[in-house]
Amino acid sequence: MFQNTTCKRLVKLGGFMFRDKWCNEVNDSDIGSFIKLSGWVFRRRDHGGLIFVDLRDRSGIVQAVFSPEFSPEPHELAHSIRSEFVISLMGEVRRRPEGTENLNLPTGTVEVYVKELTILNESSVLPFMIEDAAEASESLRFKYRYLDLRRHDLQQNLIIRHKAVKSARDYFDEQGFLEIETPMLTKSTPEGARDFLVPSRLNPGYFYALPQSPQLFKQILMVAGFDRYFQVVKCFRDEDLRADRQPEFTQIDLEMSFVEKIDIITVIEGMLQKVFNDVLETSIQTPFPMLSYSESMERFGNDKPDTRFGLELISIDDLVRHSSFKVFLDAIHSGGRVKALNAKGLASLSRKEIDALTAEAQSFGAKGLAWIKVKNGFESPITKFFPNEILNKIAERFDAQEGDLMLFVADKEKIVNDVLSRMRLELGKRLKLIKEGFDFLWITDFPLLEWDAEESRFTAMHHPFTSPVDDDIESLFSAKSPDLTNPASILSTVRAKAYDIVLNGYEIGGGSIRIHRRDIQKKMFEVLGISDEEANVKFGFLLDALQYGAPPHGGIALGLDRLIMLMVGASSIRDVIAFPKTQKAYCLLSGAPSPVVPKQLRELNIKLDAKIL
RNA sequence: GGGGCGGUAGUUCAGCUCGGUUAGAACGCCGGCCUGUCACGUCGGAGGUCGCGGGUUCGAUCCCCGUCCGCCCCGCCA
Repeated sequence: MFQNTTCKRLVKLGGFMFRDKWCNEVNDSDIGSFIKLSGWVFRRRDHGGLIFVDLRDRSGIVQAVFSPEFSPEPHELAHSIRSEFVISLMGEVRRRPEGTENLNLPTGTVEVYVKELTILNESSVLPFMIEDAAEASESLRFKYRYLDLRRHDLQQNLIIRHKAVKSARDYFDEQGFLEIETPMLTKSTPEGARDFLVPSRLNPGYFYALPQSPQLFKQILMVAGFDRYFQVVKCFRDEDLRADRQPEFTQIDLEMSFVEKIDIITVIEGMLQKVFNDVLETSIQTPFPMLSYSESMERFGNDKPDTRFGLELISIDDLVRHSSFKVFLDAIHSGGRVKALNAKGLASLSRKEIDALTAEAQSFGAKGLAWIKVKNGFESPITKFFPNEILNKIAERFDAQEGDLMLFVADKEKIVNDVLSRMRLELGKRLKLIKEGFDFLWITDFPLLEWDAEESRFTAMHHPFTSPVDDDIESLFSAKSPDLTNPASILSTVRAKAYDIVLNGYEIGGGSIRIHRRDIQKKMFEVLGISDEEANVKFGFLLDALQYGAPPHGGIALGLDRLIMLMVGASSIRDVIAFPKTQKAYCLLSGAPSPVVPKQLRELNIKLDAKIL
């Protein structure tokens, strides 16, 4: 399970000054021979006479025995060693006496009788224990990340990350992709996330931006004819953090020429299949299911559904019309929706528990939560507004059995979907419906544009370089200036050649076929309210490139951190990143960000606002 | 910008409702004993700015206000 190829190389080189093998490699074939080992003292069991030390390196653990009869000097010295001392030893590998084997250790049939012991370095008493089982707060773990990273679980996570990246690189290489680096010091772009800025000393008052993604460069590589590009690349977005969001994160980024959506999808499915097979020895079924954006919204209430369980949203818009329940009728009459969930078996919930659910729904934005228990008929404060016939039809549509609890939300469509999708997840967890495994799916046919009510304009749902579907190009071009400021205009109907890949309810990647025609790209900027002048200043180099024989092209980027998080079963990407930042984007290990000396600021022509000094 | 939870021994936590004697436990740490342990055992011991500042009070870990830090979430994240 550990890096055997590397271990072999270590042995092949004839060992080193400090060791012949890694700890976990010591086995029956070494019995009778003397070997050198080095590592950390994991645990010491001092019996006064015999002393046992578990010697640890990244490969694992082997038991060292200090016996006064075998060798008095190291035995004496071993009294003084403590947890996490770095030691080097030479000794004889022996089979453990019968009955003392440790079946929990791969090296549990042997032990090393120590002839010579060197303490290479001592360790202060640790702020927390290295054992996986010993819990330590995350802030302490981050401050002493080098200790945290000595833990087996975290080491495994990073080993799996390494293996996954290696597997992906091998795959892309086999498929004819070239890994090409793109600049980290690049240009700020108006759309999208907030940029991290880097002041330019040589160009006073000017700034680079760290890339949010290599988007424009990889498109230009396509124009340059590289045809198949990929990169494992750091990206930066200066937005607030979450368990699955860090300000710097890694993408597996790719772009291909002469492709349509299905080509990209096939390539990614092949890659994931190989990676899961190589790294987890798990076979995943392809092709992945595909769901349109609108169907996903209708059935799950969001565009990244966790499809490991059902509990789908059910629309009762049509049935509600026959009721006299004002809350539902008002929602429908003002263009909203009434949708619901069947919480199987939850009719046993008390009024208080239902109130708690209601409060939860309200915290997600609902005005309230209506409910009907199926319990000796229908039990609910709202049954009186519904004819019996309609109640039965509702129950039928829900496949409601005795003991079920139906939960309803009526509001604007966006709120209904938002609230119910969150309730669905919450109930899925509570009812333990979520099965183990990896459920991939594609979400396709996204709208090209999204209405931004605050700015009264359309913004790109994916990004401004995403191609509309061929059938909708005409609609895009037909849009005149009043359509640009009307959320219900023809622009809202234009679909994009965009696709997201979802795993277990997490968006792990997204991409699109790009616009390769200059006229469409210019039109796209126009509908986004980006003037010709601004487009030229911000993206002129792309527009220029598009007029010199740009091939049709498209690509995708996968969020490596999220993918690995899901592969190792972690609950935060912080557990698959060697040096993560806190929610305030602070590095507790290094202390970044930090103030700089005035000279540095002067060189950069930067003056700080008096109120922060 | 907003909502929620947390901060007490080196660590993980209890104590806080209902303010009052010496602030406890486990693990870790230190010392003694221990030759087959592997979360060794056993006997003994040390260890506290109750995050920080202010207020109320005769008296604050406990109540109030502010603030800092960490986590979860909303907004934000093309």
